[in-house]
Order: sequence, then structure tokens, then C-alpha cells
Amino acid sequence: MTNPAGSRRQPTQARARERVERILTAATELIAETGSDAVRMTEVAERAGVPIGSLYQYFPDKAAILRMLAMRVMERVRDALKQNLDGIGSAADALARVDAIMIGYYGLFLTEPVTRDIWSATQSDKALQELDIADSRENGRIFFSALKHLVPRREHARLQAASFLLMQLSGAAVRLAIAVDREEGDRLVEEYRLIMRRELESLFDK
Amino acid sequence: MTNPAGSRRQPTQARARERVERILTAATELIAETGSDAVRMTEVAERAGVPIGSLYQYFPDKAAILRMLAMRVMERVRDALKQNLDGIGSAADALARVDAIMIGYYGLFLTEPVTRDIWSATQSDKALQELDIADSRENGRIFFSALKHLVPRREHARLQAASFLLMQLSGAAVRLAIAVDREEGDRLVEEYRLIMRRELESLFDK
DNA sequence: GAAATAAAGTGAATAATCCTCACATTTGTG
DNA sequence: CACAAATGTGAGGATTATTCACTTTATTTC
Repeated sequence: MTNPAGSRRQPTQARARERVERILTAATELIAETGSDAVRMTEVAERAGVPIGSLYQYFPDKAAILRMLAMRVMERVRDALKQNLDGIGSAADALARVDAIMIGYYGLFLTEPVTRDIWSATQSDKALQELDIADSRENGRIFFSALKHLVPRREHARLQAASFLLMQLSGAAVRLAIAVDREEGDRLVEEYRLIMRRELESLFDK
Repeated sequence: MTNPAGSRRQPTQARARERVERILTAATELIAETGSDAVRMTEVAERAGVPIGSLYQYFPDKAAILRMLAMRVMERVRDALKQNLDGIGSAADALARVDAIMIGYYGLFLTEPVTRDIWSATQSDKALQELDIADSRENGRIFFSALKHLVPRREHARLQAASFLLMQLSGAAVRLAIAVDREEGDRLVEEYRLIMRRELESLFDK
């Protein structure tokens, strides 16, 4: 079970790794074109230029492909989060960082429609919902670590809960924003940034 | 297309209405037992004690059944929302109402696990995600109407965006809370109530 | 560098499951 | 009661995910 997207053979040779990439690329394109439900395994195989059997060599089932793609998006978001949170100096600094995180988060999906399509599909199965929650939890931990030295007197339990919750709410806000038209989405993200800022101020207070 | 869950024959005779109820009940039970993905149409038919053809008499496809169930849950939530928002007198009153709404919202899923299972499944298909957004929008309108007389000077666009966003975030917060263990869920809902309260205060301010 | 082992590749065949449709039965109506 | 409308039925067609027995290619061993 070393393959986190499910358990099948792990590609070790370069040839196999390329093949897996081809499969993922083909799946991504098809999801963007027709939505994840309408994607057929044979289509993925055909577009990737591999026989159907090869798909099942590396992915236990169709959902695993989507899971893998979702995990890659999550990784990118997490990397950006880490980078944005690195070396926070003060409370004021933290507020600016969080603002930047949200703008970047939203921007990622706006500028890469393909990424958005994958992300939207990420709710489409129970395993993915669990993955999403685990992801928020992990991001929450990172967020918590970055902030806790700024609020040494704030009880940890609350700060942890707030971090976890904010990560999940941020995802929800962004998902909503990219699902509506651009103008409204912008307004929603702006409003959410105010909410987040206020929550942080509240954690910093006293 | 009078049937909002899709378009098929609308049951008019009592016999047919009962049948539809039996189908929905059976589907609900199976979703609770195995998750919506694993539910087979033949199983639903068998448990409901009707032939497979009858399912398709009233539901165009499998997703329509889930859609119908989700809509019923949404209706219940909406009714509770309306009731809780009826005749708000003051800003302080509004804060109390919103608190009650969240507690009731969370409580609904805690006390009725079956309802929770349906609700969790509500993300499992694109049409349902759209339904969820439309639902938040409608709830946002109701929320907006209930509050706008309290903040006549606040620009409508922002209040509308905030209402819409809060309804969606509330759903996300509750979904998260019921997905984790009880203790943590309680803490998350509590934190979210603070967030919501602060957002309202901010709208009332100035 | 030949033999042995492991990894990767293959696609026709199988299995799972949704959904249809032509016909039977029941209910409502003049 | 005769006729129309609504409802009920389930074997089977259609689609599509997945398997698996076998071949080919790469890597390791001696």
C-alpha cells in the first residue's frame, strides 16, 4: 500500500513512470472536457496510448485515478501554504500572509481551469471526502504551528480547532467562488478574507 | 418537469405515492448501511418490495433518488431556518437566532444519523453540488431578507454576498463537524458560531 | 553473457449494473 | 359497464468497469 492513491504495482522503471504520467494527463484532459463522471476507462487508455490493462496495472479502479489527481492538487496547495506561512514575524504579518494565501488559493483555480475541474470532482466519492478532511487537518497542523508562537497564552485546543476549521472553510469558500461567475466569486472571496482576518484577530486578542 | 428531482411520471394515486415513499425509504436505509455508491437499484427495488421497473416509473435514474432525498433534507433545514429567523427585533436578537440556527442544524444530523448519511452523499454528483449551491443561494436570500431592515445603511451587495457565503460555510462547518468524532465536532461548531457571530456584528457595525 | 527472476505490457473475455420497453393489470370516469 | 388513463412488471439489451492468463522487456545473479 505504498501507493497512497490505492494499492497496485508501484512504477519503478522510468518507462512505467512515464506511462503513469500519460494516463494521468489523459484523464485530466478528459475530465476537463466532459466532467469526471462521463470519462470512460477505455477513453483514458486510448488517449494515453496504452492498453486498458495498463491502467489497472497502476490504479486499482477508476476512482483511484481521480484520487491521485486530487492529491496532486492538494500537494500544490499545501506547498503554497507552507511557503506563505514561513517565518511569520508578527500578528500583523500573519494577517498579510493569510490574505496572500487566500488570493493565491483562489488564483490557482482561476488561472488553471483544469485544476479547478479536478478539484470540483474531489467531492464525488466518499474516499475523496475523507481525503479532503485529512488534507484540511494536515493543513490545520501547519497553520497551527506557524501561529502558535504568536499566541502563547491562547489555549491550544481552541487554536487547533480554529486552524482545522479555517482550512476546511477556506476550501469551501474557494470552491463556491469558482462555481459562480467571476464577479460574484471575487466578492465572495473578498468577504471570506474579512471573515478569516477577523477570526485571526480574535485569536490574537487578549 | 413538475417533478423537481427529474422528470418522470408524477404519482397521483395514493397507491403510487405510497410506492414512491417505499422506494425512498428503502434507498435511505441502504444509503445509511452501505453508502450511496454501493447502493444497487435492484437492492432498492427488492427492499421496497417493488419490481425494478417501478423505480424507473418515478425516477429517471439512480441519481434522481438521491436528489429527491437531498431535497427533502434541504427543505427541512430551510423550514427550520425560516422559523428561526421569523420576526427578528434587534441586532442582539439576530445574534441569538443565528446561534440557535447553528445548534439546530448540527443537532438535526446528530440526532438523525440517516439524515446525515444522505447529506454527506449530497456532494457525490455534479447535479447535487449545483443543487447545494442553489440551496445556499435561496437560504441566503431568506437570511438577507430577515436582516436587511436591521442594517439599512449597509450596502446590499455586501450583505447579499455575506448571506450567501455564510449559508454555504455553515453547511461546510456542519458537514465537517459530523464527519469527525463528537467531541471535536462540538468544538468545531462552537468555533464556527463565534465566526458567524463576529461576521454578523461586523455587518451591524457602523 | 547466459540463465533466472522480476517488472511491465496486453486485450479478449467476463462481470457488474443501469435502464428500457412491450405488454398486463388496476383504477377512474361518463 | 365500456373505455381511457394510470400504474405495474421483469426478462433482457446496452454499457462499461475490471480481470487474468499470457507475452515481452528489463534487471540481477553467477
